Amino acid sequence: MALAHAILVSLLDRPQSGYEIGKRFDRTVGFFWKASHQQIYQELHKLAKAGLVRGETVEQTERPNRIVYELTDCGRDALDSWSRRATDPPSVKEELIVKLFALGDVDDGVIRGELERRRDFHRDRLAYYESVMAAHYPDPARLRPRQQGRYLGLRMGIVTEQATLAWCDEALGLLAGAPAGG
Amino acid sequence: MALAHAILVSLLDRPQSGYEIGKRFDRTVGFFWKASHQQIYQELHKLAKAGLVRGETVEQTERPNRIVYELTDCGRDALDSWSRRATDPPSVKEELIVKLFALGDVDDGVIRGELERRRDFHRDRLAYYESVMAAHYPDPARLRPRQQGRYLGLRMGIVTEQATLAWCDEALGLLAGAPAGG
DNA sequence: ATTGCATATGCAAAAACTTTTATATAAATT
DNA sequence: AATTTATATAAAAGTTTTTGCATATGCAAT
Repeated sequence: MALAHAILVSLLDRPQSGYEIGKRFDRTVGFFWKASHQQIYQELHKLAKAGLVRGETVEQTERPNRIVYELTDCGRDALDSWSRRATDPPSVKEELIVKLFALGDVDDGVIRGELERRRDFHRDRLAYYESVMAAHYPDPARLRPRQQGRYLGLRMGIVTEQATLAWCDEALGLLAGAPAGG
Repeated sequence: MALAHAILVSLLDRPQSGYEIGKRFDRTVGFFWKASHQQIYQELHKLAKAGLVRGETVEQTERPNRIVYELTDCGRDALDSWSRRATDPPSVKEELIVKLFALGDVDDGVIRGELERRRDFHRDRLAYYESVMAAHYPDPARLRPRQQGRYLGLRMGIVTEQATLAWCDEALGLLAGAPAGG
């Protein structure tokens, strides 16, 4: 279990529907633990069946009905014991590095193109993180614990994006140095 | 498919047995695309069935027999077309950040402990990368393409480990500032 | 008006992929 | 005697991704 925990953590804030959880994911934890909305709905069903959350249907007239989920005591216990278990080491899947390992046998113009797209990607993401930082964390020295965690998540995003962005430039520089075809 | 491609890339160098591939994985691409040895054997079977690799049993007396796999032409074609397809964005699973999002509701002594373990983890890994760098890439300016790719992979490892290591210290500093119980 | 697209809301099933757990043999090393 | 290294397989369990279905409003463009 793992996505399950991310969902439970989201529900610590307040009860939410699957749709809301998905939306917030996209702006927050989702950067460190991706989940599609289908996955979230499915996981919520499992969690409800296991008794960790309780769902309540809210009738709506203008929109399809929502099912608002909240943590049960059992869910809180599960979160607590999860928080005390050793954290899984971070897992990364970097297809681009796999491609780099094939340099010499693949067209390096293609690889340079990918590196450029990646540079743009990291640049955009960094800009996004920085805008959130500016808007929501003007004074990091005094934050209540819940906000500290989010702030640190953002900081993690920022430092890793900065690093990978710099790496993209370095990689492009190196590959530009030897402008032969692949 | 993805692990499949990492395996095919490994076979670009030379024909290898599953065991060898696994061993090299652990020291190289595996840092960017994890695979257990069981996974590798299984994937090799699939690749052989699909005709992308060809396996040949080598009788051994002192050790169990090995099956040495090599790329087929078809496998090379597959690699080529894979290299031209858009690269998947990197995927990360950072359970630690999920836990940080729960700060305020979980024991922060536990979280600090995890952060310390993570700092050690990144410190060790950085040291490892740096040792490989010192041993194998003394002169990065003149490398043949194949080596360039590996060098860049290593560099990626180094810059991201440096960044996350610094982040761990920052996080520990912030959490030490507010020494309340969770 | 109508078409099409985006947003809001949810479900289900299949396919793909990864991880875990077992099972084997046998030499080398501690 | 126990552990590690070398070599490989298989089944099960778990997770993630993909694909497709549904309903319903609002908005923008034809």
